[in-house]
Amino acid sequence: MEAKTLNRESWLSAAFSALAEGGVEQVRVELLAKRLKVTKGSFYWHFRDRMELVEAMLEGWKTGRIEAIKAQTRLDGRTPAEGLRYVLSLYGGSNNPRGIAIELAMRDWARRDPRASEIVAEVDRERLRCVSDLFAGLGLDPDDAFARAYLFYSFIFGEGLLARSAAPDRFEKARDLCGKVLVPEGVV
Amino acid sequence: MEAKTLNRESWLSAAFSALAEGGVEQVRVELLAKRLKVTKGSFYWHFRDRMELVEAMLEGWKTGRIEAIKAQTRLDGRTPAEGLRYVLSLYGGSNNPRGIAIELAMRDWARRDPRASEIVAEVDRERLRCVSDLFAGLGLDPDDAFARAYLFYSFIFGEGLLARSAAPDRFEKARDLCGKVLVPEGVV
DNA sequence: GCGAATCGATACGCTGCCGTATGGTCTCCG
DNA sequence: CGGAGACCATACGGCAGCGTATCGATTCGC
Repeated sequence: MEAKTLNRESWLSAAFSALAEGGVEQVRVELLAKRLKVTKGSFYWHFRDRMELVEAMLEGWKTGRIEAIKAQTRLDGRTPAEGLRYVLSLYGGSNNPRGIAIELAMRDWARRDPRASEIVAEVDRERLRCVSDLFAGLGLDPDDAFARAYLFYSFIFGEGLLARSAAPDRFEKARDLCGKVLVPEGVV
Repeated sequence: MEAKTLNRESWLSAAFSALAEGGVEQVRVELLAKRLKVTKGSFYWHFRDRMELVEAMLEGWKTGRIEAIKAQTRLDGRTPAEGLRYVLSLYGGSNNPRGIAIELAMRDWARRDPRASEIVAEVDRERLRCVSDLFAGLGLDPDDAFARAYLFYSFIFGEGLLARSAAPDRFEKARDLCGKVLVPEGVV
């Protein structure tokens, strides 16, 4: 397990951790080096410069997320409604805090970097398409399905932004009720 | 209009602009000084250090936002539903991009700074309370009203995060449909 | 009109980060 | 065994940002 020598993946993994914790600004080669207990001599062996690392992060995130959403919305025996609730459970709640953190950091990054913005747009397009299909499977016409998907994803990301101050049971209950509104039972 | 001498407000205003454009990391005294066409000698006259500026930003934002939400949800003759649609129109859409940008930057900041997190939590608490009241005015019981407010605000902030790639009319239509789902017509 | 307060310029030291250059230490292979 | 290549350490130059110190310049009270 403990490889005695680092590779590109080691640096990428550390970079995503730094991204999750502190945003793009915190993925700095000397900080990553300290975290990996090496010096930056190692980094500049595996990468040409910081730019190359950052670009690799974008590409890796994009392909990973697109694969993920496709797998998550592929209903093998599940009903569309079950599929939607499943996706909601993956992102929502306090499961997968790292995933949420990366997601939010990525979007904050995209707000100022056109390259990141482009990547996020591609991923979002794919996600909206996949989730729209699930809603369409519920019997909604295309426009309604898309609107539902739009609401669905806005809620998921927005939830990560909302400060959850105390009263966790209250938010828990609210989240459940939101789920019922987001993926309607008695369609159409 | 053009004051020949700067004051704390001038620096705060510039700081919020920098925050909106590039996040907290971009509110740096030398950058602000360049923007204000002065040197940082001026800054250190009005503020003890960068920390004091940042603290002033937090306080100013907090009181300003709390006042704003109270005013925006005070229905003078409006029905609760109208009030909700009004609030939605204020944040949603592409009106007020600066406000949205500050909002998102603030939340990204809150993700790593406990002080900012606390401030955002206070503002969110107040907002959820105000909007919950509007939903309650629609005839919903407290739990449902809170859940609706939770959904409402999650959507508003999440919408700002979602990449809007081309096809603006499609998103426009989706947003309208979302509005109908968020603030129900035929209650309860 | 003059001293004092207000406001800002200039110049300095320090730190953290990027990127380069060069050398050292393993390991593998012939 | 010995050379080559993979991997990392060390050391350096450069830049940007923070904060301090000191010195104008303008304005206001008296």
